[in-house]
Amino acid sequence: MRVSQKTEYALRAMLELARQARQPNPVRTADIARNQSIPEKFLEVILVELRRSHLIVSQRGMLGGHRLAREAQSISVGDIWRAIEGTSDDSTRDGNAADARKNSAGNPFGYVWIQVNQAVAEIVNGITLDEIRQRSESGQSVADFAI
Amino acid sequence: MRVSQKTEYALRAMLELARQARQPNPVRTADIARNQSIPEKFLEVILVELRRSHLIVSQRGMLGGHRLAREAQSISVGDIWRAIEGTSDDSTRDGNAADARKNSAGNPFGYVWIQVNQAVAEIVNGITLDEIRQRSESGQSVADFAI
DNA sequence: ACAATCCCTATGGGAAAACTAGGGAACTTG
DNA sequence: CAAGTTCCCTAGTTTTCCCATAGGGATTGT
Repeated sequence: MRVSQKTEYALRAMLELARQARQPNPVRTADIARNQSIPEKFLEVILVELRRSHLIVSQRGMLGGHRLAREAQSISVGDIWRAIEGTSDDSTRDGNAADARKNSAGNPFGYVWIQVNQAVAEIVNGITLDEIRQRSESGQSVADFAI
Repeated sequence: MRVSQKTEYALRAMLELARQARQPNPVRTADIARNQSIPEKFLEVILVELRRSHLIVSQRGMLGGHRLAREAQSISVGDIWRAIEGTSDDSTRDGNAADARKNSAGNPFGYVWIQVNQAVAEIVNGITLDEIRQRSESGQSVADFAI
């Protein structure tokens, strides 16, 4: 199973927003980048896509920053995944064309990929951002030494 | 979900061998390449990896070719997948190192990927090459309209 | 010996992914 | 309104990885 670095960044950024959801001010791009070790300019690109998928709302100016568009309990890992990975432009969808080919009836392995995709979707749609936040805040920092 | 072209070729090559399992002579590389529309020199590389994973046995010389190393009923899609995708050299496993990082306890999303990988493994390990062959020969390559 | 076939390593080319640059638009504060 | 801060967006550039091929060596049947 392979997940792109970009998606990993998007998940970490969203987790950061979930952690700071109770703060009065929105969270600045620079703060997310620092706390999560994400290249700042790259993070800007990612945040644009998250905003276009209506997962975050942003505010410009002096007190600007980003917030979750809705409660962390109602945002799934799958939502974030699709917002990033399911982006290939509106005109030329080569990536999806490739999927269509693999899933087509002519391909003997088509039904395998369909089943796999379904299984993956069930997992990632079933895990919420808030669940991740709770787990990560319940004293698992000790396990960091395992690396 | 993304599967590499190389893996797709490997699956098709193995399917071809399953179809011709009853033939007296082993199947030549050139025949597999032609029947499955796979670039021949690329197929050679793939067959080497399949052989190293003990999924096929090969014979050189005039009557040379390739055969399945065991019955198609005991070879799963997962076996083939791992033989190809899980290849990065034995010494420097950068690809797997990346996976280890993602699955480590330090990463808040680690258990997500673990669950996803498990779900995928259950699917691909549960489908055999012989099952694919039977489906593809009875014209019901996609019976999954229920989705 | 000879022809056919598998076996293997190294490498190029091209596309996608990761990342950066630079200027513009909105917002707050004085 | 003016200035400073921040997000917003497009268009590059760099890096990495995957597909594919070339070319020669090893093995086997006739």
